[in-house]
Formats: sequence, C-alpha cells, structure tokens
Amino acid sequence: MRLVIARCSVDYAGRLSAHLPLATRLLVVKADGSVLVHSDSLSYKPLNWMSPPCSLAIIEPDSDQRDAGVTEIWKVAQAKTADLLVISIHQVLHDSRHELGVDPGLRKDGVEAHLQKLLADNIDLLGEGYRLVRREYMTAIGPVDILATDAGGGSVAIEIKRRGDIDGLEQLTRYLELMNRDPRLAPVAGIFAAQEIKPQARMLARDRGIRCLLLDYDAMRGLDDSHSRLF
Amino acid sequence: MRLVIARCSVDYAGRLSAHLPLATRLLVVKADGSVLVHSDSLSYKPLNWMSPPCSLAIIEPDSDQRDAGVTEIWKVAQAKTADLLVISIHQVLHDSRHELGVDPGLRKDGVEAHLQKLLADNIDLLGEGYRLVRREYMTAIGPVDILATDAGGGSVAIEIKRRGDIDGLEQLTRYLELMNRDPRLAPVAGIFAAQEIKPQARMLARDRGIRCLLLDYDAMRGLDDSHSRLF
DNA sequence: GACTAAATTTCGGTA
DNA sequence: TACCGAAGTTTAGTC
Repeated sequence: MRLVIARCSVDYAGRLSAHLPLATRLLVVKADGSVLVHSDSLSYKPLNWMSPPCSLAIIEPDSDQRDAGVTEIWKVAQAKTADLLVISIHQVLHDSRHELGVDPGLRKDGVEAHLQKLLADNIDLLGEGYRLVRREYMTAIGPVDILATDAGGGSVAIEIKRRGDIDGLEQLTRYLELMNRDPRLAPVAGIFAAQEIKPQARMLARDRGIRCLLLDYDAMRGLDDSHSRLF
Repeated sequence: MRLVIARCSVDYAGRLSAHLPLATRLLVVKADGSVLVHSDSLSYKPLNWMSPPCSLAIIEPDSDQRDAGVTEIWKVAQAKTADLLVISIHQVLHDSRHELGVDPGLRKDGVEAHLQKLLADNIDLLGEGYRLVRREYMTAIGPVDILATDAGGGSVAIEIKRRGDIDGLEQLTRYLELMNRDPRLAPVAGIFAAQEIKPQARMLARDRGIRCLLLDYDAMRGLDDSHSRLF
C-alpha cells in the first residue's frame, strides 16, 4: 500500500464525468492496483476512486501542464471498462509505502438473515397457534423469507426487512399474488415484519390487507440464549 | 488527518456486530473525527469505519490485554447512536499527521439526468409523432421523468433508468395508476426506458402492457453536439 | 425534518 | 457467470 498526501486536481471519465479542483488530498494506492482519493472529511466514501482491476501509469506533464504547476500525472485505467481517472499532482507532501499482507476478512452478525432466524425460532411472536413451515420458501420469482401457518391452518407468507419501506411491501405483494394462484396454498395471508416500518408502507399494507409487525431485535436476541455478545 | 499503519484487531457493535482478526491495516482519522479501517485490497469501502459525529478516545490496555500483546486501545463512539468501534492495537508501524484544509468539493455530470435530457431532446427516439410535454412532470407521489404525447395525442409517461430492474418498473406502475385516475390525462400509456433492462423487469412490463425501450447512451450522446468531452 | 430515489452504488449468494 | 436482493448501505434532493 502506498500513501501519498498531495496537492492535486482530479478528473474522472467513465460512467459519469467528475472533476475535483486543486486541493490537498490523501491518495491511497492499494496492492490490487485500486486507487482512492480521500478528503479530510465525509468519511467512508472516497471523493473519487478506481476499482480493480486497473493499472496505474505515472507520466510526465507536457510543457503547458508544467507551466500550470503540475509535477506529475497519474493515469489510472480500468482494465475492463473504459473508465479513466487522471490525477494531476502539483506538490507531494508525503509519500510512503507499507507491506500489509492479506487481510483475514470480516465476520458479521446481526443482519437481516439473523432477524429471519430469530423470528423463525420464535414464530409465536406472530400470535397464538402459528407454526413455521419453512424459511426461504422458494417460489418462481424468488424465496419468501418465512412461510408459516396460522391457528386456523391457513398459509401465511412473511417478508422480513430491517427497514420496512414501500419496496419491501411491493416485494411481498408480488409473492402473495403468485402464491395465491397456487391452489395448494391459497388463500395466503401476508405479514410485513420489520424493525421499523415507514408510514407510507404501513398505509399501503393496510390498503392491501397485509398485516404489519414490528420486530424488537434486542428483545428477540434476549429470547435466543444461544447468542453470545461481544461486549 | 492522521494516518496509522498498525497490526490490530477490530470490533464493531452497533447496527450489527462485526469482528476483524489481528492483521496489519491502515487506520485513517479524519479532521471531522471519523475513523476508517482499510485493508490492502477491496477498494472503495473500508473494512470498518465510524461516521461523524463521533469521538475517539485512546485508552491504556488492562493487564490481560497487555499480556495478549495490546499496546493501546482506540474507542470510537458515535455521538447520536450507541455504535461503538474498538480498535486493539498491537504494533504501530507508521504514524503521521497532515493538514489538508477544506476540500472545494466534487463536480459531477451525467448518468440518469443526462440520459433524461438526451431523450427529451431526441423525443422522436420513441417513435413517429411523439412530442415532449415536459420533463419532471409532478404528480402527488413524485415526478415522472418525462411526460409526452404519442402520434394519436394520447399521454405517455416515461420512466428512465440506467439499469432497469423491477423496482423501477414498480415505480412507473405507481405513477401510471395515479395518473390514470386523472380524467384530463387518462388514458396514460407507459414506457420503461433504460440502458439495460433485466429479464424479470421486461417480463413484468409485458404483463402490464408497459413498453420497454433500450437506450444507447453513446449513440444518444453522439446526437447531442452540445456535449463536450473531457478527454 | 421526513421521505423518496439514485449510486461510478458495492457486495454476497445462488441457480 | 448472470441475476437478484441486502447494505452498519450512503447521499442527495424535494416536499
């Protein structure tokens, strides 16, 4: 990994065109060839970047560019697409290289898959008499998160989201439409379960006879004694 | 901005839990207090991070941690949420600070807005006799990208996407449903225009009587002689 | 401030 | 490999 702090301007041409005026920025060149341009604020996302696979060529400025104060030019080209990132460097304030080695990678826990498992394990959160049929019930247009039966034995399709907005409800609606054409399942009721449900989605659900269920992640996690906390 | 290369392990607890085993990584502390943890590959996205506003406290390891080889611990806490990022540092290989100043910011140009303008300027791409009514035609639930009339004078609502998937088609469907309730507009036909249309979206469009139109960005850009290229 | 739609989305899983 | 859906999505714009 190479770290450079430099006064530079940046031009990107590819899926969009973008320009960064002259300023001091952090340039990161990673081992896989990718390049990141970071400012001193607005975390997480670089101002500009090039994804691997790509190649970096450092070229000499022509006389016009040299007169404008450019000391070197980095051309970063994407291998597959025609994307091009051009960094015009006016002054290098820091330049260092470091051997980092391969990263063992990230372990995650607590995403939507976890919500799904917790609800499946505590299916009675839906109400009296509910029974789990199966998770990830496959349909022609994709898997329904949970298929269950209610106290009367009727089918219930459950769509789980961390944040319940209109898109998620449309998704559940498509599943319900399809499943209700299957005489072995029909009629199928719908439940839209999420940690947070937007008012618009709630209204649309009401309109379509779909029940909304708020999930309390921490409470569900408390029910699951197999869960171990990090802190 | 502070740049640190260190052997460290990382734990994050917040909207999810995540753990990074001991390895050498780049730590970036920005002026706004945000912290980024980068590996030497997988560009663009940090392995882990904390968004501003947040506070960084560097604390001494307890005796157990010291025995495990930890020399210092960074606790990064989010000001609003309860998110916590803990970086256990075993060895610092590089540490430098730099003054970058405020970044003048990014200028962007292109993508969907450009596609929309190009199609509006070349409305005959839709077919013989089409006329532009207006771009960004407002409805109660948001703006339709383009409203036009066909050769017979009938209204046509056009939704433009770079990548046409089901979500975009649902969006157009909602607009059409609403607009067809307006007697001054009804009947309103729909056109789903995109550089690329996914098979599932195409099928659903066919099912709903919505026409699909593939947009050739480069060809349209060629029609627009006012466009200036950067390179 | 809330909500909606876009993103150079990126990233992971599965058929 | 293509396609689909999630993301600690983030970010920008509008009402």
